[in-house]
Amino acid sequence: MANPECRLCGLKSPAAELLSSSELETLELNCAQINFKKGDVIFREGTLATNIAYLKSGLVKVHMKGPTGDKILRLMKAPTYLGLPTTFGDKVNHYSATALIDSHICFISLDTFRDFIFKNGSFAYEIILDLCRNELTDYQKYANMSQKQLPGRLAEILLCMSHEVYKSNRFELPLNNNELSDFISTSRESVSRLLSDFAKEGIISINKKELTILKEDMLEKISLKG
Amino acid sequence: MANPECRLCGLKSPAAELLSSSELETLELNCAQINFKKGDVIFREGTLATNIAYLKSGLVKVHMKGPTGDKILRLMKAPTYLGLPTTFGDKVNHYSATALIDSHICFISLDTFRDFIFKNGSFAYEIILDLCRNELTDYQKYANMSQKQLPGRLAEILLCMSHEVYKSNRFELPLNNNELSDFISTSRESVSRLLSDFAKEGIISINKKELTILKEDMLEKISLKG
DNA sequence: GACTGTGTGTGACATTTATCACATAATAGA
DNA sequence: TCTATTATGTGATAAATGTCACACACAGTC
Repeated sequence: MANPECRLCGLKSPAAELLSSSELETLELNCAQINFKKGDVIFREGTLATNIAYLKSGLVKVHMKGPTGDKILRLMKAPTYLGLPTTFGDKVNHYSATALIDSHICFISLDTFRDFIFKNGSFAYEIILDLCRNELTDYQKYANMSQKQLPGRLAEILLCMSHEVYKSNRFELPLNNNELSDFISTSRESVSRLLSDFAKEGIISINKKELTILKEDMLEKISLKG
Repeated sequence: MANPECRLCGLKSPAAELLSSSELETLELNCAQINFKKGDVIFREGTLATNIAYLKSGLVKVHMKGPTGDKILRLMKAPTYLGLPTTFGDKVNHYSATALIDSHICFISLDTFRDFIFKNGSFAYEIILDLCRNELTDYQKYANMSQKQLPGRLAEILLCMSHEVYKSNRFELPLNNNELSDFISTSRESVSRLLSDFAKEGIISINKKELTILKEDMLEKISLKG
């Protein structure tokens, strides 16, 4: 746990940018930064939701237990709030968050955060915008994922990692085959086969964990046609 | 279009209950009630999002175009806001809303609504709670739907209609087979076969559009095991 | 270096589900 | 009532995917 310096923090959320300096002081007194290592659970489904979690740096998977096993709902890239809905929506967390790489999280007192919403309209509006935008992307992803077949689903998340997360055609895969299968709701074996297929066709290449997208247009096509 | 009487309205949202009487007057001046018949589109994907839509009475499907056809994202039962996220999150609607039965919608000026968020912390907080709770149920449904096979998915939405929407074991099916297939992402034929199967096994009975759940425990079991 | 646990690759087969083709039924207009 | 349109039921088949079985690779530990 570190002593946060919220006022000077260069990684403030868009909402926090709208806080007054006295509000930032309050924040600073009601906030604790904790560092998580790869694989560490940040908050867990079924436990009490006691604090707002702000992902200052790092990469996190949000996941929940489904009927047949774990389901990865989305990846969250810093900077972003993590699971506002599970903190406000119920006393108990409905899903878990786990660090995929070393990550820095600021835990903010729920009361403090709520107070900002009540007293600072701009802050509240920014939080609402954030929740709304998240729902839009979630719905989009949901509609896509539920209608596409496996190759399309896998292609989509590879492109998503490339475009949204790493902004590069070459990146370290943050998920193993098992997690990939939890993400696109299939079996580990199918993921393994599909990645091999993509590699055989020269669409991607994999070296250990490093994945390179060689034919992005092909991947786009696979993703689109389902 | 009718002259709304927001102050006296007995169907105010939890958020609107928190408005002062002068704010309610403002609301009244910036609000119009429009009645939609079954099948009418309330707002359409790809068009400008200009107003907040509040579903005062009725039942609505929220749906968007997916890679292979329409996808029903959720049913919305009055009273509730319809598509706050698509109104705030972007200038353009990312999904559509269509009335499944005759429905009354109040359209509220976006500026007025935004003003309430800025100036009335309780109102803003209530809106945030609503968005958060919606995300929780959406995620739950997403995790379930993506891991279950067809019988489980169909059983789940029948139970959902029975428990959440109609609060009865007997109800008029608001969706035809085609729409059911859009909801659970399958083909119309599979829905038809499955409903026949359920009926043959005495789990449900269907008379025209009226569906009766005869063996709820069986349906629960099918829904759970996937 | 041997040992152990975890992750991965791949074949054979079973199951689930989509697709196509068509018959029949229900409904809304003229 | 007749007709056009839309909705539904059902068989045959093909395609996609899960499951099981097992081999192998790799990393960390002793």
